[in-house]
Amino acid sequence: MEQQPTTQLRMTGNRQVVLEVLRSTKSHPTAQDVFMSARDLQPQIGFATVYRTLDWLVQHGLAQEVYRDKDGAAHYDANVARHDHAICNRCGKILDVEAPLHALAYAIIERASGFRIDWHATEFSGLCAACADE
Amino acid sequence: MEQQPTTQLRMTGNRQVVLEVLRSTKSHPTAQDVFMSARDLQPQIGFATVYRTLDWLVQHGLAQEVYRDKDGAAHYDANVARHDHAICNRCGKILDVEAPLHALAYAIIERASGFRIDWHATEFSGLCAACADE
DNA sequence: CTCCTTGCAAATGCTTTGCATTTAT
DNA sequence: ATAAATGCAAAGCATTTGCAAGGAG
Repeated sequence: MEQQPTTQLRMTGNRQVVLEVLRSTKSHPTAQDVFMSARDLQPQIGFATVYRTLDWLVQHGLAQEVYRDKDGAAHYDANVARHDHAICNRCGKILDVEAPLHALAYAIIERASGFRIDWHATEFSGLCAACADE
Repeated sequence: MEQQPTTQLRMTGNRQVVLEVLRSTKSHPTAQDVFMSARDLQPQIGFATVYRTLDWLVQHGLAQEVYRDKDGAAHYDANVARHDHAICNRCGKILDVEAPLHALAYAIIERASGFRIDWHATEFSGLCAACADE
């Protein structure tokens, strides 16, 4: 008999809180950001748990790591669909955008390099609307 | 009288060595990689100097930081032209590619978001030819 | 001579890990 | 009951910084 895959998904209180924090924002928080928000709902939570939980969420397809900033801090997103980001050089804000990179591009690059592509992410940089206005 | 900008460019021995190391490879080395190669040519060089020099090269348009890996380590490239990368999920190799993202895309995204784009980089992931063959 | 660069070591910041305890199923 | 999750503190890396000494112009 096969083991039910759902048996593997232990959705504990901490995990619910972390996922809830991640789903309640579009700001692409770092692990530290998530930790601080999670602590408001779950005061005894430790930061190691947040790191482990974020890894777990990524491993189980409930979140993705979308960006690493200049400090090397990873930024997370509960939106697991493939999409791209525009990062403001002044304020650091991360906007979701969709780069119109045609699927044909995969074939072109694969033929030229032999690389088998299964994912891509485009990162735009410049100034967000608010910073460009100043 | 204006100060000549060339006066600012002190190309010291260390800087020449670091730039030479960077220009002699297409492997997109980390700062630690550059440090180890540089030490072969310049035994007394310290790693802090390599970090400072890489920053300096980037600041002066002689190199760019192209990628941050899972460990948060920055990878550098002496090729300062805009180009994209394909990173193998198995061996970690970084290939140069050119994503055919049309300039029109900038206008579309700028109109939709108000973001003023001045750069972009696309990161592909999957398997390189060697790893895909196994 | 003066400012910039360098080497060393210590400090920093993000993240991971060991271990004993608690918790979900 | 049993295997996994948690909290805490300590350890790990990549990177940065303070400072005194060395080097370029």
